[in-house]
Formats: sequence, structure tokens, C-alpha cells
Amino acid sequence: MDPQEATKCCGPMDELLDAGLFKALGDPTRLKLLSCLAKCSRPCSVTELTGCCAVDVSVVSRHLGLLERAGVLSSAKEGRTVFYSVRYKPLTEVFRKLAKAIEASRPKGKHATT
Amino acid sequence: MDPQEATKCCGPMDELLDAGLFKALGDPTRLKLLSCLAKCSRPCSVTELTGCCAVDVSVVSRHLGLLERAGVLSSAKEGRTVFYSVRYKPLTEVFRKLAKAIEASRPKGKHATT
DNA sequence: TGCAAAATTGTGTCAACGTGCAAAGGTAGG
DNA sequence: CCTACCTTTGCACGTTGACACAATTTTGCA
Repeated sequence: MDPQEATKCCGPMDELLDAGLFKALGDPTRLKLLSCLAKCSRPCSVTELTGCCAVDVSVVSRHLGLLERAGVLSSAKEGRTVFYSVRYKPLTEVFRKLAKAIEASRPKGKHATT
Repeated sequence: MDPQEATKCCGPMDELLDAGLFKALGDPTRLKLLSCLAKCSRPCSVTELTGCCAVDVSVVSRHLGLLERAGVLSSAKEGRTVFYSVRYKPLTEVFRKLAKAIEASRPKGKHATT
């Protein structure tokens, strides 16, 4: 198949390759927040999470909001504090499907797959 | 565990969460190139890949170079044309490990995992 | 040797992004 | 009410990133 034709036909990868998700994960500070949140294994507030990285609270708030809009986190307001949690299921699913799709599109034993 | 402490201890996710990789995948044009390359199931030249997206050849060249440096693609020069291929194995592995790590850090049956 | 093709690199432009600081919502408690 | 706390938003600044176009390099071929 030529790349020209490949553009038109859409395989299982196309709906999985979401630029928004990857862009959200493409920042060290946001990655740190996600890692922290995952290691805590519990919902954390914005102020708590601010202790994870060396930036202002306002910046953390913005990052968390972005991660939520990207589908990485979920938030739950409780009084005046907002608790963020990792959306484990969807995130796991996306990466698992992605691995599967890439694996599937690999031409087995035809080309070098370095 | 508090986010403060979580910052210091490094779990299996920390080495997997590479901002460089996600940043490389966080652009629609680059994603299109990757998708095209995967659907073709064969190495493609820069000129060929240019047919995939509506940008200049120079831009495509830069994108492909970036994807290669990020570990997504591999290149093989043949005469005056350069063929790019998807690095299926490492890419699949990263996403599979990522899915595993996120799944593992999920607190089973304790909090809502929306 | 000269020319054409393929790819890269240089340069300038414009939008998007990350950040800090200050101000502004909301919300619980005295 | 009034204050303190948590969070969000507005604004300004500097950096990064994507892009087009032109020039350059490298290679194959007549």
C-alpha cells in the first residue's frame, strides 16, 4: 500500500492515536503529577499535589484541569477542596489497545523490525 | 502515602513516563505520519510520506527525524532516499508496560475508578 | 562533467505553551 | 458578617514549536 492510499483508509490505530492525550502527557510537570497521583493510590487535592513539583499552585491547577479534559484524571469537589484521581481503567485500556494495534500492524517476519 | 513522599520514591511508572516520547506523539501531523507508516506495513521514503499530510517536504523531514530521535521510527539510507520504518517492538513494549504499570497502581476495589 | 532527484538545514514568522504573580470566586468556621 | 483557606482565572513575559520558502548537500545517471 502507498502512503497516499493509507491516508484515506482508517485502521484501528487512527481512533487510538489521539494527539490530545499525548500532548497532555508530553510535559514533565504533568507527568510528575500523574506519577505522584498514581503512587499515592488515592485522590489528592491541588494543594497536596503542589508539593510534588516546583511550580506555583495556579500552574498545578491548570495542569490538573488539562489532564482532566484529556481524560487522564477525574475530579471530585468536596467542600472547598478538589480531589483529583487517576482514571485507571480508561488509561490502561487505551495503552493496552495501542500496544495491540501496533503489534497487529507489524509485518511479521518480512522486514527488519529494529 | 502523601504526594510529598511519593515524589522521592520511584516506582515502575517513572522510567516509563517519558515526556520526550509523548511530546513526539503529541502532534497531529506526526501522528498521521506514524499511522500512515503503520498502515503501509513497509518502509517509506520522505517523499512518499509527504503525500500523507498537507505540509512541505522539509517539515515532514523534520518530523520524521524527531520521531526517530524519540525512538518511534528507524531510518535506513538507500542511495539518495531515506526509508523510515516503525519500531514496532519497542513501541509495543512501552505501551504494554505502561498499561501494566497503571493497572498495577490501581487500588482495587477501594476508590471509585471513574 | 553536468543535471536532476531526494533529503536536510537555515531563516523568519506566527501561534501555542509553561510559568509567576496578582486578583477573584467559593466555601467552611468563628 | 467576616475571615481564612482552597482553587481558579486574568494578565504579562519568555520560550518553544510548527510551518513555508529558499538554499545547500548528497547521490544517481546520462
